[in-house]
Amino acid sequence: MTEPPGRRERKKAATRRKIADTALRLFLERGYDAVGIRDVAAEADVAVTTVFAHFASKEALVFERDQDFEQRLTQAVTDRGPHEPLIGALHREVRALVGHCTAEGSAPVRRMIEGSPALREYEESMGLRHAQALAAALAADPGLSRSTTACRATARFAVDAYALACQADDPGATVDEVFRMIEAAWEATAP
Amino acid sequence: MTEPPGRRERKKAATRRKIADTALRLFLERGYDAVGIRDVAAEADVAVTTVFAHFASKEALVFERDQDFEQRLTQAVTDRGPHEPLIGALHREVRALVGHCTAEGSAPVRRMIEGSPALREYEESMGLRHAQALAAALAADPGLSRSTTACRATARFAVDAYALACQADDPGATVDEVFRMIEAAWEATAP
DNA sequence: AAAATAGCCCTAACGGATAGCGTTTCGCAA
DNA sequence: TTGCGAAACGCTATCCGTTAGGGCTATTTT
Repeated sequence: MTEPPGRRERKKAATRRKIADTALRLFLERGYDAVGIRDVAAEADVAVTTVFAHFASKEALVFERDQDFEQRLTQAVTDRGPHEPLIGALHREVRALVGHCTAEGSAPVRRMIEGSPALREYEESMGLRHAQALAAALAADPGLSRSTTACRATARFAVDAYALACQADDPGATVDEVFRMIEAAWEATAP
Repeated sequence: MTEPPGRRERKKAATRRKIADTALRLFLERGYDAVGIRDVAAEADVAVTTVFAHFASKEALVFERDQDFEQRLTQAVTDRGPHEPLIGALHREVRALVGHCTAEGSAPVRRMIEGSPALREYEESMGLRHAQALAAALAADPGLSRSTTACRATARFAVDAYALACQADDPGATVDEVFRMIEAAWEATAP
């Protein structure tokens, strides 16, 4: 599916990755707030405008890898087995996503995120967008037939579970406990 | 409790109100993004630094009135009747808060907020802070005895209910429906 | 009245983000 | 092969939110 993409696209991808890698390295070395976009651009040997041509904001440099978060959430719903219960599929996927975020090498990055209000806010607003996409996926599932409100609420609850788990002492147990609550909430909306 | 506040404090309060009123008027007239802090300062006849002496950020100018949101949420928990169920008290308070936010004159303000990503993000981050305060209040209630995770999750769910209702077509019905879900989720955490 | 303080102003700047415009590099087809 | 359009990038200048530094004056306190 990813055949020779042509020199141009390869160079573009290389520039993008060079910027992201340089940024993350500098952020971890000196601290997020202590590194300016101009520093990143200089160290990556590109112009400031080029940085913003690849990334919408300074915060986006940190979350470059989490592109597919939203897709994985919605696919967990749409691609689940014909008779697999919704909440179970969501639970499983969120647990996997939390696992990613609390993996070995992610500790310094997470500490950096928790240490910067700007990054925490950005992450939450990402969560909001993901909740909206998930709500749309729930509303579109013909087998569920719940109200729009129930879908939206459940989507936000699921994203809450992820956010809470990422900051908890025992992420796995937190996901499980919150999803027990979500399960009950979902059942309460049965037609 | 509010004895003669002295000329100084009266002048300060007047300046603050003048800035907030001017800002809101300009925002509604020309659009939030089209009005700069420098415009607000000039129109209110104060220095830019004075604006930031009274308000922490441009967004805070819009949410000046919602100071007590957090206090009302936590008080709904701490000041409820001796045998009043928790969720019922929360439900009632959130419904009242949503009523405020969807009142007569609030429509243009809400449209402005929904139309600006910066304002939406700020409002959500306010909600986060409120959820943390509410979670603390829940954890501190000796009559509840639920896990920290259950308290945190319930607090976020309640704030979700508020956020969802503010954007919904029928805010009142939305609050009621989401709180039916929250009630079930809360019951599922009974020890 | 003198001293301390709070509120405010002015100037200057910092850092994120963008617009305008020119240059190079590449893809594609005539 | 050549030529052209588009994409990627650079440079410059600028806007915007926000803050620091320093000073002035009205109010409050002693």
